[in-house]
Amino acid sequence: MDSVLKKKMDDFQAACRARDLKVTPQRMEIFRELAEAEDHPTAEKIHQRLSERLPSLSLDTVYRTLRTFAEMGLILRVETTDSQAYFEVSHAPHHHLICEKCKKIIDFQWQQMDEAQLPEEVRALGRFEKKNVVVYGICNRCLGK
Amino acid sequence: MDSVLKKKMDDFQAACRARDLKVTPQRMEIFRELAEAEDHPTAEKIHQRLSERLPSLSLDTVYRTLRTFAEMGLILRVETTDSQAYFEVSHAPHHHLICEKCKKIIDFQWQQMDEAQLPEEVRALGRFEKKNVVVYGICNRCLGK
DNA sequence: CTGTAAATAGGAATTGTTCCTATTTACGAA
DNA sequence: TTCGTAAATAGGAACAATTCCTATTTACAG
Repeated sequence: MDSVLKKKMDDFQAACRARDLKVTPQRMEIFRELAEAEDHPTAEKIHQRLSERLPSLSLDTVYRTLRTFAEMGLILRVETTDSQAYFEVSHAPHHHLICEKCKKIIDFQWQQMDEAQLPEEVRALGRFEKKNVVVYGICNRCLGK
Repeated sequence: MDSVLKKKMDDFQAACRARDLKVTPQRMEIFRELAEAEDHPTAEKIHQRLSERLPSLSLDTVYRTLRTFAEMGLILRVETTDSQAYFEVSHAPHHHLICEKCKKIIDFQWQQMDEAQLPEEVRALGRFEKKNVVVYGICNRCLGK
C-alpha cells in the first residue's frame, strides 16, 4: 500500500538519527500527520487530530516538535498576515495563494519564479536564497463562482 | 519645508473623508509617524514613539487604527514568520528581504516580478492580485562582511 | 451650539506560543 | 536484557501580541 508514506517515514527516522534526535512516538505521529495532511494545519489542529491516538500528547510537545522539524528543514512554516503559523512538509518548492475572505491557503508552483534571479543590487546585500511568494486575493468559491 | 509630507497628510485626510472616517489627532499622528518612518515599526513601537506627543494614546487605538489603515489600503502589513506584525505606508510596490539572524527587514524593488503574470492555472483559481515576495537569508552584516 | 454616531482610553480578556520542572523514555553500553 | 543517562515529554504557569468591553470623549453635520 502506501509505500510512499513508508519511505517518508524511513527518511524521517534517518534524518533524526543523523542529528542524534530520538525517534519518539510523538515525533513519528506528528511527522506522519503532516506528511499525510492535504491542508496546512496549525499546531493546535495537529494536536487535536492526534489526541485520539495519543491522548496525553501535550500542546507544548507539538510546538516544540514543529520547531525542531523546521530547524531540521523537514517542514516549512507558511507565512501569513494572521498570527497563527501554518505548517506543511516541504516537498517541491511552491508558493501560496491566500484567500482574504475564507483564509484558505492554496499551494501553487511557479517555476519561472523559482528560477528567477534576484536583482543585482539585492544579491549584493547578503546571501538571500529562500524566495517565498504570497499572493492575496479572493478565491473562486468566495467570489461565488 | 517638507511639502512631500504635507501632501501625504492632505491625501490622507482626503482618504479619510472619502470613507466618512473622522480625522482625529490620533489618526493623524499615527499616519504621520508611519509616513516618516525609515524602518518597519510594530504597533508597540509606534505607540512608544507617539506617547510623548500624545501621552494618553492607548495601545488599542494604535492597533485599531492600523487595522483601519490597512483596510483602507493606506498601509501594508509586512509578513514575517515571527508573530509580531510590522507596518509601513505603501509607496512604490516592493518586496522584502528578511535576515534570519538579526530579523532586519530590507525593502527592495523588483519590477520584473511586479509585472510577471501568475501562471495560467493559478489565475483560474480566483481573483488574485497582490503579489508579495519575501526572501529569507543572511544579511552582509551578519555574515561578517 | 448642539446632538449623535464614531472614536478613544484603559483595563480585562483572549489567543498563540513558550517556559518551567518533575517525570518518563529512547537507546547506547555493559 | 538490564541499566544509566541525557533527551524528551506532560501539564500547567507565564508571556506577548492582539482584541474586546464599555464608559467617556470628540469630530463634525446641521
